[in-house]
Amino acid sequence: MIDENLLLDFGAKKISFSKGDQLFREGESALNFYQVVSGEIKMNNYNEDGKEFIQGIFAMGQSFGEPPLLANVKYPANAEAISDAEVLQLSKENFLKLLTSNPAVHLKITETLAKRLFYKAIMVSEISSQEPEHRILRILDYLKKYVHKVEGKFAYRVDLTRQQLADLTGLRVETVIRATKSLEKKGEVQIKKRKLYR
Amino acid sequence: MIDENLLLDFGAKKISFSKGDQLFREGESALNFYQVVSGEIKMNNYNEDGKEFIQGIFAMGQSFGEPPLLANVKYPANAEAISDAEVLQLSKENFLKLLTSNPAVHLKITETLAKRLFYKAIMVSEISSQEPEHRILRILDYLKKYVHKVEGKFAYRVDLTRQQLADLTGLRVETVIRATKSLEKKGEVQIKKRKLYR
DNA sequence: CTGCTTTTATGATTCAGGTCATATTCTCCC
DNA sequence: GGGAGAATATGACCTGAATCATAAAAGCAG
Repeated sequence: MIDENLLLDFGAKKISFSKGDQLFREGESALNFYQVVSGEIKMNNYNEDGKEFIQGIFAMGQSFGEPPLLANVKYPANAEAISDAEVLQLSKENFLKLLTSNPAVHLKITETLAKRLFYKAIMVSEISSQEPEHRILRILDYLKKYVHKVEGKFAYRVDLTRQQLADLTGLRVETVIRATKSLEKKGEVQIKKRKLYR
Repeated sequence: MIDENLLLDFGAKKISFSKGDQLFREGESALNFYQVVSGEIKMNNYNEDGKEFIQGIFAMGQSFGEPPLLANVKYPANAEAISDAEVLQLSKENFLKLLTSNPAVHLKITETLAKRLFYKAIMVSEISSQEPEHRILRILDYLKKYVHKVEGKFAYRVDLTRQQLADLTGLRVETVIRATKSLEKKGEVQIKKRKLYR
């Protein structure tokens, strides 16, 4: 995350979105850098028959949508507010200025990209070749370890609906429901009041 | 790609590998930066029952294995020489020195990561939610447009075996064979002397 | 509290892609 | 040029996740 004041110094604007609002769409040109101030933003794709795939969910302090900015390509996915949310928006031009004038920030961004690439590498291999239960565990473990940084058995309370879990793993809700139940039987996860714990 | 002489100035060593050699393995700590001089290197994973997934194939001038270096995580995949190959190897320490002392190179690396993230974003959504033919076309189009930068119908000669295509898309050989034939019927690809053209 | 929406749950059925077996064609190297 | 291994090809069958339908529980607004 980049310091809020630094972003503001470089001309960032704070913008509010309501749940369900779209910030940008797949195929559009990348014009801005975004960092979440409050709420949650998801990046997603819809395939021909409307099935959603969630590329990632971003919360306070996390930035998103930088890759197309840096790679000069169109957005590979949409961005949508999952809850009411505020984000800092910084124009591409000013973002690049910020990067060049501030090597530490640049390095931080590079690191963020590297981490995200690490996650994607895991997920793409996982999704391509593993059975549902495995996929679900992997994403839970990833979220637990790298996003929420929780330690200890069943210490991570999963705040995702079964549907979101399905959209993150490329499965269907019913499959996720059945798989999580099976995982509970195997002692891999706990389900309390319908909430998943890992 | 980073200028070879610059890499050598920073202490890079040129190393040769024979077809089949492994440069590093999944789970190992990332100690070096690599850039291909000649030949081809693939990064891959094997799942429990030995099925391979190819994360990417890297040829002359392309670097690989940077993300774990920058994100301070273990390698998410193995690296293996597909053909006899030479690579430049630069220690993590010197690589980071190079980055900080040379902003232009740093920016280039960031851009590379961003591009790769773009590819992964496409592939992960694709693999998760599309049928075989669609997946294959996507990867072919990606390779055509972004890797080999070819234009024109059937101008891109696919130099991958059906097996490699399968490993890149998470499908099975037989499925790829059947799907490519079907794609040929539909006029989406050409097959001449068993070679695919897109 | 009540009605409405969202989320979770579960059974029945279908079917695409995996699996298995076997064949053919290429490639390439001695 | 001939033989071995790799790559491509094809048919038959099977299986597990998607699909479809329907219900029940939880959350929530008024």
